[in-house]
Amino acid sequence: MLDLRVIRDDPDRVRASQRARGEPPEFVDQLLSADRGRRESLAEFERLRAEQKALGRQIPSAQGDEKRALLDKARHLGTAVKAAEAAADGAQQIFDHAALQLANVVEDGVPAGGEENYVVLREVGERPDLAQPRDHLELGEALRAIDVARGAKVSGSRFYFLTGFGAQLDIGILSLAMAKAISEGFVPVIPPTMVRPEIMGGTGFLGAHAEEVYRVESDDLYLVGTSEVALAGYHAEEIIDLSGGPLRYAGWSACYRREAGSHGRDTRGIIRVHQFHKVEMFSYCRLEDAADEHQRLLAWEEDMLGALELPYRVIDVAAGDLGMSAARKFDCEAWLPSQQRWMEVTSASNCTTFQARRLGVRERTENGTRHVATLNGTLGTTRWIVALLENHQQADGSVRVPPALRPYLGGRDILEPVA
RNA sequence: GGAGGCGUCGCCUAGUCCGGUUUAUGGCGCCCGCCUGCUAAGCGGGUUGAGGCUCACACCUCUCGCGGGUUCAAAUCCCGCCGCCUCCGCCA
Repeated sequence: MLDLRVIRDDPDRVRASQRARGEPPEFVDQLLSADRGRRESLAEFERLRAEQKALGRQIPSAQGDEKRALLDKARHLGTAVKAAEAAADGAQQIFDHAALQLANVVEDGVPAGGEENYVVLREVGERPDLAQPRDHLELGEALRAIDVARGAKVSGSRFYFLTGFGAQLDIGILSLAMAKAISEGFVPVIPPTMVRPEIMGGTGFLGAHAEEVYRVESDDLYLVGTSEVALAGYHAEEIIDLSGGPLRYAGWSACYRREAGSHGRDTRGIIRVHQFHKVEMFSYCRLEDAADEHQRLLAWEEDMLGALELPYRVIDVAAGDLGMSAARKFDCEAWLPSQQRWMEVTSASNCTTFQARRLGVRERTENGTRHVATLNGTLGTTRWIVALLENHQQADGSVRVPPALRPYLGGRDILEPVA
């Protein structure tokens, strides 16, 4: 949800943002119109209600004819109040509907256009020089680390077993990420992975991405696609204290995605799966600090990629590919030797006050309260195994382990195929 | 799954049986002022949040876990739901 004042003060900026995203600019005018309607009907209701209350104070002390006359008047007023209240509720609903369909206003500098219109900010690390690169599944199967056949047998396509080195790599990457987060001052969190509808909606995932989300119908809960959801909901409806700087949480969780719109895409291996693990950074900070915090999240992601010695590039995601909540998004993409392309491994979003508005997360100021900014970024996922295996593979099918991960693999510096 | 208890403006708390003089009581904490060698005490005032209208002050509406209902009028009566606690049952 957007700040109404921003829309009232500068509707052209919001229209421009909508255009950059490829969303209808008319939404802005629908919202402004709904806002006027809401205020008018609310004013009428409040006027009648005040009249009713004043009348109600006279009734207890009145006697006889006077009392009967007052009661008669009060009955008519009561009917009018009910009607006005219903009208106000209706106008509010129209307003809420209009407000919820507007995406966040993009930050200045975000590239316009769709998925293909990203801007590459930098490229870091050496791409491996491999004559015949094996892909991650071939490597993973030889190492007895990844088993997609049995995953499919037990749970269907896009499910997998991680065994042996595979399980150790997953735990190792996540543990390293968690250690990194803790050393940077994040509070480590194991959050729930099933959440209520209002939390899922509050984070902006029930809009265009509703089809991506698993719903447990029998209990009206949603499975989260990222711990961002639970971490954003953590302080929902709260007034938090940011006087000591941003509140930072690092969530470790399973993540669930239906991948409904991606049939036929990344079907091989574990690049695109229904269930994986992720360590996610989440920050609550003041709006004026959000852009700086965004850069910090990105820097910590790059530290992790550096520790795993992965070649990557950083892209500034274009407006049309931001998702509803983000005002700006930086993705890190690791090199994928088998496909000679880049693959998203992290995503850092600045959601400004968009999520906080929907979830009611505020801070106290001298003049009341105001909504805070929320940001999130990936510090490690199961998918990183893909980049790790492929980039560190050697000609004989073994895989070199970067020093940072060795403690999690029994000190091994090389993973050898199992005969 | 069954039985019972609880949910009031930071914390505690009065009010709910029996609807209206409640503009939700009092205490603690906190903020401002007075007093004062300093501090404490004392005195006075303020202190939920959201929205509307305002240059601003003021004022108005909503908010007693949430949502409905009854009524001229609901913290209070009725229905549904949610959360927490205790006990019982069942089960990983």
